[in-house]
Amino acid sequence: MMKRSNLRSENKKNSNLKLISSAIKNISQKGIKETTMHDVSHGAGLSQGIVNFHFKSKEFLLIETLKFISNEYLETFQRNIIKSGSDPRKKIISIINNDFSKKICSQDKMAVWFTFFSEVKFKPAYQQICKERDLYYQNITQDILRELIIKENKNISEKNISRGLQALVMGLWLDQLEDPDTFSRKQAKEICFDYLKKNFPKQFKNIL
Amino acid sequence: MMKRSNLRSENKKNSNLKLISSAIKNISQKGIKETTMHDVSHGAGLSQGIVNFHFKSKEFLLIETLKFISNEYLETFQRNIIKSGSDPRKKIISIINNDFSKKICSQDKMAVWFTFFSEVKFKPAYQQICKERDLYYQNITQDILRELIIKENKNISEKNISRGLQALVMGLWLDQLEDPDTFSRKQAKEICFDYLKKNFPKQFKNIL
DNA sequence: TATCTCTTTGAACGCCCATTCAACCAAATT
DNA sequence: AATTTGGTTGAATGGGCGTTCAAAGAGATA
Repeated sequence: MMKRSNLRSENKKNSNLKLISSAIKNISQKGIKETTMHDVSHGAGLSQGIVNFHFKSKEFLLIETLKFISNEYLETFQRNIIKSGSDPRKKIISIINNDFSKKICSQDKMAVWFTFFSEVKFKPAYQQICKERDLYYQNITQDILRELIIKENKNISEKNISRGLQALVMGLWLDQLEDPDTFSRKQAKEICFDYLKKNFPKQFKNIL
Repeated sequence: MMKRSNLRSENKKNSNLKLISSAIKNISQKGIKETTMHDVSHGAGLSQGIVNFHFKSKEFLLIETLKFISNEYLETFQRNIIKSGSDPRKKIISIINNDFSKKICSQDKMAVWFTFFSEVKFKPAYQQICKERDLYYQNITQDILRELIIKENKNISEKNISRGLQALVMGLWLDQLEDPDTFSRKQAKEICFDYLKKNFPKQFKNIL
């Protein structure tokens, strides 16, 4: 195994990161198409041709940017679930708290997220990344909901609930984009918790 | 009042409509930025410079296109509510049926809708159109929900319910975009009706 | 220190596309 | 029939932007 030289590979990683950060910032302010290579490279304190050197093309920079955001989401998602132990109630609450945390549910992140989202239909590469993230979220959420349904001992459709909850979260995220003034993260959480309370009255009556 | 000449103004209206239709079709397949003026004009059976003649610029064509879709939605929305009389239960059911009707909730329409939506943050003109539509929807829905809350005679937050329902609808629309294969309009309706049933058990128990 | 390799620079290139406009055509008006 | 008004055409224009690349700079290697 060759030992990687230090300064250089660090600098390279650094540049990559700076470029992706700059891309996120620019995209959140202007959208994908009006973000130019010049914007990205200069926003990162570097010069014109550099993106093509590191990422080959604008398209690949965008793909890496989407991956970055997706991973960032999944990491805090996972970490929060692990932290909340084995109680399915606590797990689902931590998911919602995470979805509407300051870090995840910021205007910038949401703007970038939905900007990519709107291109999913035309770009297979984007679709794959988004679908993977969604599947992960869905599987875990569905498992938790299954536990809750069993404990609640009521006839509830697992698929409908999990799809509904995910749609609710997405819809509220969108809300924040379209209407940042009247949106509040607190209200969004309330709405989601209410959804749980109504579906699992026994388990959440005294908790939320 | 001068009487408008017939053939000419008809043709003009026709051309405008053909251009907007072509824009919708192209946008639903490729997105806004990769839809060129050439695509639009030739898709309408006309030639290059025509869009600039009728709409002044690409940007104005897009604004008119968004208005067109927004109006189309609002028209069927209104018509359905009027048809369903004065029973708030019937009214809210008709709203959901409309939201997930074949005409409104088609892949193409949703694709166009969210393509514009993702630009709302950067384009004040788009924002205004979307916000107007939303406000209209919100006000009417909120009134209906208020009636239901009073009849249900339970302590329910009007704002949370109406925001939640709207978010749920939006989220399900998005679902169809991202995952058209597993999405079904029937399931989407079920999920929404379930939301109502859980919040207004007395009134919807025997109806849905 | 000298050489080699990797990274950065920024001017130059070329494509794509919205817009313009002179010429043309068809409908209305006289 | 002659003239005016309004709609359509499509080649030409020009600007913006992604990409290329020769030259230079900076780290590693010997």
